[in-house]
Amino acid sequence: MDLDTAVGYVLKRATVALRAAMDAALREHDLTVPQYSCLEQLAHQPGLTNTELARGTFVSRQAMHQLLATLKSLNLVHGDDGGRHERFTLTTDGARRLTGASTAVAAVQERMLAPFDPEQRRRLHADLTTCAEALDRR
Amino acid sequence: MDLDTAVGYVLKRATVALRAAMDAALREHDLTVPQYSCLEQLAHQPGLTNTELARGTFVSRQAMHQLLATLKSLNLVHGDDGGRHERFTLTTDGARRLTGASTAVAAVQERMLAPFDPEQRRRLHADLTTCAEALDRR
DNA sequence: CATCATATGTCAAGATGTTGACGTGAGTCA
DNA sequence: TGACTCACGTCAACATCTTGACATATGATG
Repeated sequence: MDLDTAVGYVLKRATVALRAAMDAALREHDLTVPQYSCLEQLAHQPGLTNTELARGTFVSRQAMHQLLATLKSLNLVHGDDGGRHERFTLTTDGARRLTGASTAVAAVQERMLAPFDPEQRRRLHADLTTCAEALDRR
Repeated sequence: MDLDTAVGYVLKRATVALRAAMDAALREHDLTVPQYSCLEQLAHQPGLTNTELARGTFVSRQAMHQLLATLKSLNLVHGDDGGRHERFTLTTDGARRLTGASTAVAAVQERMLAPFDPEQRRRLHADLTTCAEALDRR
């Protein structure tokens, strides 16, 4: 009934609040949230392609395309330029910028999760994953 | 440590999945998600103003402004036009459109929450609210 | 009462993301 | 091998949202 729609509502509310907090934290590092997300992915999985990064950042290929163009012009990422299917990696500048930004983001998320103990955090993580998978099915 | 960033990640993932599913469901009713959200709010609280609707829909006043202009031109909402601080209500057409859209959205969210029993749903709702409030504080 | 701060409605401009479309390379199957 | 399908990279057009700015109304403060 009303609770059903309310779950979608608070999901949106939490996401907006997290987005705003991350934006504020990353502004001091001159990074946007999608840019940070892209760098973070490349740190964990070097050699990803444009499309793979787009999937992980939840944006379109086209958006990631010009996002990568910006990051390349800033010397934060580097493409191996193997013709098509170019694979990207962090530059040393990119890795340095990421470390600062990553701790700032970690602080934001620690603030979000402060009311929860480790077990509750694991449960919340699992529940949200379950929600996403239930929607992606079919 | 990695789990902290992962909670933000799955939060985003669930939101994107929900948004896509709602978009698909609402397309058959010729409504966008912000439009539906606006109508739903007016159904629960008639007489809200532009800014109040913007807050509840998590968009800027300006975005809600032109969103309301569209809904007015479609005869789905009606403003009492009391000069400034115009207050909006649903038209009969708007109420009719909303009932169909509302059941479609309820079906989507039921699909998302299918793996959970009522108590788990309540807990998820409470946890997400806690997250948002923890971030909004300060 | 006068003044200042705050919140709102609204216009204009800019940024960012999405959809659509096209060309190309890789893998599949007859 | 050749045709077909599909995914990827990329360009252009479009839509949407945000930021900035300004005028006005509301409320608090001295």
